[in-house]
Amino acid sequence: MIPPAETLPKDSSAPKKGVRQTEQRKAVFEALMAKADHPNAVDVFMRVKSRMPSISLATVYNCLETLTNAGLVRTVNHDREPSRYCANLTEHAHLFCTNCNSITDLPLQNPMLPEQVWNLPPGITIARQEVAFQGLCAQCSTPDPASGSAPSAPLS
Amino acid sequence: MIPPAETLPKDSSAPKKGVRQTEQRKAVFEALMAKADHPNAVDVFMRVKSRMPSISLATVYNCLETLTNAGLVRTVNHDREPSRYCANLTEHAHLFCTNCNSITDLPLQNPMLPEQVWNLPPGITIARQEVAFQGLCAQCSTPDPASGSAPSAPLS
DNA sequence: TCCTTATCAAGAATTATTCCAATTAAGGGA
DNA sequence: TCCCTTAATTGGAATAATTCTTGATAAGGA
Repeated sequence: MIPPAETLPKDSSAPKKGVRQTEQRKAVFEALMAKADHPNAVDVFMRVKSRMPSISLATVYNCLETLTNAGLVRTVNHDREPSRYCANLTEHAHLFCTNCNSITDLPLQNPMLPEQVWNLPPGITIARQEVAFQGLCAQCSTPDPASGSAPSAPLS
Repeated sequence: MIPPAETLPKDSSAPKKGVRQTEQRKAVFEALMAKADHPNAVDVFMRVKSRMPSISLATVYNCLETLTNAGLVRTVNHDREPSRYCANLTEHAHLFCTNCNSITDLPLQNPMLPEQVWNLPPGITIARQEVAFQGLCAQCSTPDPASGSAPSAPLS
């Protein structure tokens, strides 16, 4: 369920009455909530389409943008790969696994201001911070011996 | 001048003899060294073309990729904007100014270890860390009163 | 219920980047 | 120095993620 409009963050560019609740938006949002695996737009499209066959990819893009603008969804970009989406709104960093291409959310230990963590030059204004790691997720770091194989070659 | 091959980081996928020194690669590298303003591929193309009119955009892309693979250049991505390039190899974060679209390098003089700031689950392997901020650069944070105007509207 | 207006769907368009094939040139060896 | 092998360069075509366009549809307030 998409949170009601009154609870949404407001800004001058947002529609006065909040996000209009359409079946498509609900389905897209629920698809993101159902599996927190950072799907891209096509992934979301396929998941939603299995339940709502008439939905179009353009609509999925529209819904994802609307939800992102409303602050309900985060867009996650890595290099020039297709954007991926995440309904985890808590402050967290991302680990991009170079082996299996997964994204892991890494929660912040204790809320800290950027100025406390980084040695920032004076005079700048920081609105948002984004931290990304590259490496191996837990699964790829310690492959299951029973599976009989080392991590496969990284996706290039 | 591109550093000689012997000084380049080596890895199994790199050509044995290092990076072949072509006029185009030198020109692209020098364009990046000349102005540390994080140009994108088309910016670099235009700068180099003014001096070497025969160069093609495809070659600029090739050179940028070669230099990046050789570890001489860093690729900087922000959302889905065109990739930008940076010859500053010191460890630093980036500030993306939402007003003037500039990128500022922020040296991380006392970077905290990821484990101190992030709640890292056991078993993962971290190879690289990337920190990005969004906000206002020093110029846009404190506009020159003589210029007679507040920061203009952010590029959408 | 009706009306206004935002949203949807399908396909076309856009754009950053990569691919392709023919030509050119780097740089090691004779 | 000249030659030869091999990789790099070019220009144009191709690709792919995303956005745009237009007419049809539906949300939600009156």
